[in-house]
Amino acid sequence: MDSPGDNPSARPTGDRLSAAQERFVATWGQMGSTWGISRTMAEVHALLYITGEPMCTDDVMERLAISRGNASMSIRSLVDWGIVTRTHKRGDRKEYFQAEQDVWSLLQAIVRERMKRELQPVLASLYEIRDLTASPERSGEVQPEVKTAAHHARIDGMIDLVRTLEQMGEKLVELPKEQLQALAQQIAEPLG
Amino acid sequence: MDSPGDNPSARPTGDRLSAAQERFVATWGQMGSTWGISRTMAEVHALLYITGEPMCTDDVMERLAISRGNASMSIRSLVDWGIVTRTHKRGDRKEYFQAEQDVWSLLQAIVRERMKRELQPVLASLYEIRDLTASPERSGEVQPEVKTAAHHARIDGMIDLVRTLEQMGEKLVELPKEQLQALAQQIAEPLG
DNA sequence: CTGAGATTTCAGAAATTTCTGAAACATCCA
DNA sequence: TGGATGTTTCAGAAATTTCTGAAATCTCAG
Repeated sequence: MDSPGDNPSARPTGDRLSAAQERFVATWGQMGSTWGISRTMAEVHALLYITGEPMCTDDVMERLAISRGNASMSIRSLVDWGIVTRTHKRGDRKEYFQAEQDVWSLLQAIVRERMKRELQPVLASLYEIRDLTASPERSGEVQPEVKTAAHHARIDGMIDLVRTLEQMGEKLVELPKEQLQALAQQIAEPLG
Repeated sequence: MDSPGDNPSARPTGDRLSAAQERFVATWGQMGSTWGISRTMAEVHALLYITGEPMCTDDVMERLAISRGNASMSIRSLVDWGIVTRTHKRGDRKEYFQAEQDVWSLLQAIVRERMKRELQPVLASLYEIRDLTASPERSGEVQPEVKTAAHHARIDGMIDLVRTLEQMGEKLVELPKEQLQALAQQIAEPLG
């Protein structure tokens, strides 16, 4: 019996360690959902992170009480994000999954992906929007030129902002993680 | 006629400036929704930002084709976030709303609020979770001590991460905005 | 006070997101 | 090759979020 992964971390055992894990999973899931990540996906990540050891799909299903489909999709997303990796156990055909344990690597992966998915497309759109009112076609134009100029200034402001964020993110991602923590401290500490 | 705010920016006029505004609103709304902000709230903000001038609730309703209730709630949220301010027109009992036009102030306000709402509570929970397995109660404990130690190390890692993010955010928020852009550049540019 | 205009609130409706479960698919071994 | 085990997919169901519209509340001028 005890089929899934024969993994002692797979089931909550009612002790205080398990209670703490459960609370962590809930907290992380809650946070994820306020940042636009599906609650379950964040919970799966939290579970893999906090148990520390590889778990198979059935372990995750059982522990979080979710369906196979949901577990499969969530895990695949986490793998796509690069914060969970597939592993195997010898003599076991099942796939096991393991969360990145270094929080700085985690941060880098998250920043990398969110930039790619959510910042770069916005920047591209902003450039397109600016081109929409580029400059020619000034015959019978309805809006006075000053309005267009002010509009351009606003778009440029946003472009500045997004581009700066992107550059900061890039820096964060490129930096080897030993230096990352140092940079973080440097930014966080000196006043200005 | 032309009741609402007698505001020429209130209605799309079919020219290319309006087209560009519309695209901007859509882009911003899309981005907001992927970052856990309601699409409409982000759209209202985008509209107020890109038109630059104060608009009343009816203007917003008409321009975005949304209900009074929705407009009212969205605007109030933006005011609560501190990125939209109430203004008045003399001889007009209606309230008008205006978006912060400086993108660095905008960034500061957003960071300030997200930290308060989404980061600080998480940090508080993480501390609580750590205390859950503090150390006494070592009689008939189910889990071996090494497991608890490893668990603590993981929680501490997350606390480190979240605390660093919080400190970085605080710095960003405290910094006068002239220095902010400079800091952003400094982080973005030098390699390391 | 009174009432016209402006704003807020919130119960239910609509839209969107997320989840389930079973079928299709893949892989490995005998 | 057949079938046992494991994984993915996806149409519909369920849950959650967001929106509407009308009633309640507020505000101010007369």
